[in-house]
Amino acid sequence: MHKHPAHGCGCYKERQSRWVEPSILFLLMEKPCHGYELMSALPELGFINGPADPGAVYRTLRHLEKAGLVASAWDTSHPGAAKRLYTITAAGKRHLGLWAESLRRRWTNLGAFIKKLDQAVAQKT
Amino acid sequence: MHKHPAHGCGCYKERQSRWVEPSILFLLMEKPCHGYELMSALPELGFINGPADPGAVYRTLRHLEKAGLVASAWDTSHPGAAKRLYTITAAGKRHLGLWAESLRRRWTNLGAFIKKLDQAVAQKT
DNA sequence: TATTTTATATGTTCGAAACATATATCAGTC
DNA sequence: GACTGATATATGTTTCGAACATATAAAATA
Repeated sequence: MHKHPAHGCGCYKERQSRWVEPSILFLLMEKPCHGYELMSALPELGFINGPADPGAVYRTLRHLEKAGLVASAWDTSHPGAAKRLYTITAAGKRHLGLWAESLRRRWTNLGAFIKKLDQAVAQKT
Repeated sequence: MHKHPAHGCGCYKERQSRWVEPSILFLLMEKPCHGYELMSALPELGFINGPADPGAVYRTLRHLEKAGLVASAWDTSHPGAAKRLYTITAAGKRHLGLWAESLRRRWTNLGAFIKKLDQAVAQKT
């Protein structure tokens, strides 16, 4: 049993759910990136506190590529370690639209629940 | 590989994250309940579509009880199958307050991300 | 009597984040 | 020239907790 980082209690950590995939698709919608660039941009989206996990990024990229939602090419134009440049595909853009819809539902449901919570907590104080 | 129920695509199902525990604590805040009652009330909170999973409910109740957040007593006053009546404890109420805080952060972050998503999607249409 | 509803409980699988480790190139510095 | 740290990519393993499946039994109802 670990500590819930937000609750500071003995209960489980609060894990996020499906944030890596939509985050990466969003960043690639703005412009093509390589993995390391995505890693440094991810924390600014507000889902994590510390630095992003390379494992999450590169594995998700491979998954997305296998699904045809992003495409990659080795970038050898620059000196230094070889970079793989990822681009979002048309299918990826459509997919991000679906994500936007389902995330919005999630957000609405969560908002309704929080409202109920607030009322309940306020009532019993 | 299964179908994402919302996306209708080949990608993974979108699983929820930590909704059972706060939901149950909330319902017990309103009034003491037994497990079966909670099961039928859960779908109304908007996190699931179909009926609630008994496994999720009873296991969470046991977990919460072990953590001292709820207390239970066998209810033999009524005829019929024996029911275990669950009550939220003072610690449970405090805990629900923490949940409210962290869920609100989640909601705010998600809202900000969705806004960015909308802009990106609108821009590239 | 047979089926459904009420009621509780455990066993197993699975998705995806979290955590850990490995490898190689290049830039700067001591 | 050796050492350190940033850049860059990749895989291995653990963990959490929802999702799915199954088991049991008493009572209500058809």
